[in-house]
Amino acid sequence: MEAFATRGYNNASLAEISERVGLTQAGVLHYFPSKADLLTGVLDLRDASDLEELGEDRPRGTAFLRHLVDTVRRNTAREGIVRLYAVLSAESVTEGHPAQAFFRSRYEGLRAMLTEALDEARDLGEVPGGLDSATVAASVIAVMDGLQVQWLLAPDTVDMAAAAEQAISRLVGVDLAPRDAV
Amino acid sequence: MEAFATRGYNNASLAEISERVGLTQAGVLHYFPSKADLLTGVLDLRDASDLEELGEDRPRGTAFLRHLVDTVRRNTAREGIVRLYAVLSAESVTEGHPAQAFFRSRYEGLRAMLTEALDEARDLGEVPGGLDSATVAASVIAVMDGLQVQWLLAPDTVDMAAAAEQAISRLVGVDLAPRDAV
DNA sequence: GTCTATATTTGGATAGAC
DNA sequence: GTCTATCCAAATATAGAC
Repeated sequence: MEAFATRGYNNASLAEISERVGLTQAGVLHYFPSKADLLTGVLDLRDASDLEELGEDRPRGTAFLRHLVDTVRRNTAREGIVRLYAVLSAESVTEGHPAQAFFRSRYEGLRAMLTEALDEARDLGEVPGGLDSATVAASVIAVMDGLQVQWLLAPDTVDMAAAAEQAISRLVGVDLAPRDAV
Repeated sequence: MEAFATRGYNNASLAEISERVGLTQAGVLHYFPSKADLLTGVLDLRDASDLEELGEDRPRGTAFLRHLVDTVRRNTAREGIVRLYAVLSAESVTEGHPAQAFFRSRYEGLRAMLTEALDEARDLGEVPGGLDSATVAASVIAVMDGLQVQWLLAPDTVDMAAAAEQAISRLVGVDLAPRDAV
């Protein structure tokens, strides 16, 4: 994970990875027949957004959006995993990249989940109606991704968590700021 | 440009590039002493967003935002350049990447330009006040970037232009849809 | 200005011993 | 399950002729 996050897929080497895990190159390739297999193995390991692991009993409606915002805030302290997904998702659009299928279906899944949550929120009357859930879903995911890159390049200038909270709030039309307990 | 866009920096090879331009490898390295120099040369050539080239007589206030939206729409027909910047901007956050300085300053410049335009729009009364221009600026750039990746992976599913127009409109609090001439 | 030739390093992967 | 040894291909870069 660290190697792919720090150097990207192409520039990370089995030599470095092997050394880090205390094996020889052949030792690593005993478990993962190829470098591409190793990458997909790493990607399948877990999901940066903490979303896939929620399963079917995920929060509904705006509660789900709030969970999103919380995840962004938490990610501020997990630069490594942010870097991993930021680098690899973009790298995956290159020709023949081994993570292409992974990210294609990941985005598809994220959009579907978010679209559903937005529909729930509308049905619950939590957010104003009249907007296309699927389009908003894509935009919400997009801001989070885009802010990650800017934050990685300038962590002291870009307040990723604050910007994400504000942006998502405005995109869906509801204030998602965590209310203080009185 | 095409090589870096299609394969990313690390995976693009001087061999392929040389062949494409009809030179030998040594021939290419005669003009650009190293691969890294070639990359920065390509990046300096022009800017995907068409923004830097606007100079000081750029449109003011919401007119500038409209220009942004138009650019996104135009980019729908320029997959190559979209891919170039999407791939390289993310790749640039990896350790020692030769385009890191370029993208750091590019984002800084874009945020500054957009922040200024948002302040103008507020002073002109074109958009509601009370929002932090710098934060909104970062988010606007972020949606555009994020939508590009999703669009590249699923061009038939993601309507980049429509989503960007809607998202930016909501982020700044004004309808940016191009009005039809009557 | 462009080439050939080559140095040098590094990459991923395989065979087979232990 | 892990290693040594090795293969082979490909990479960037340099030297120097033309």
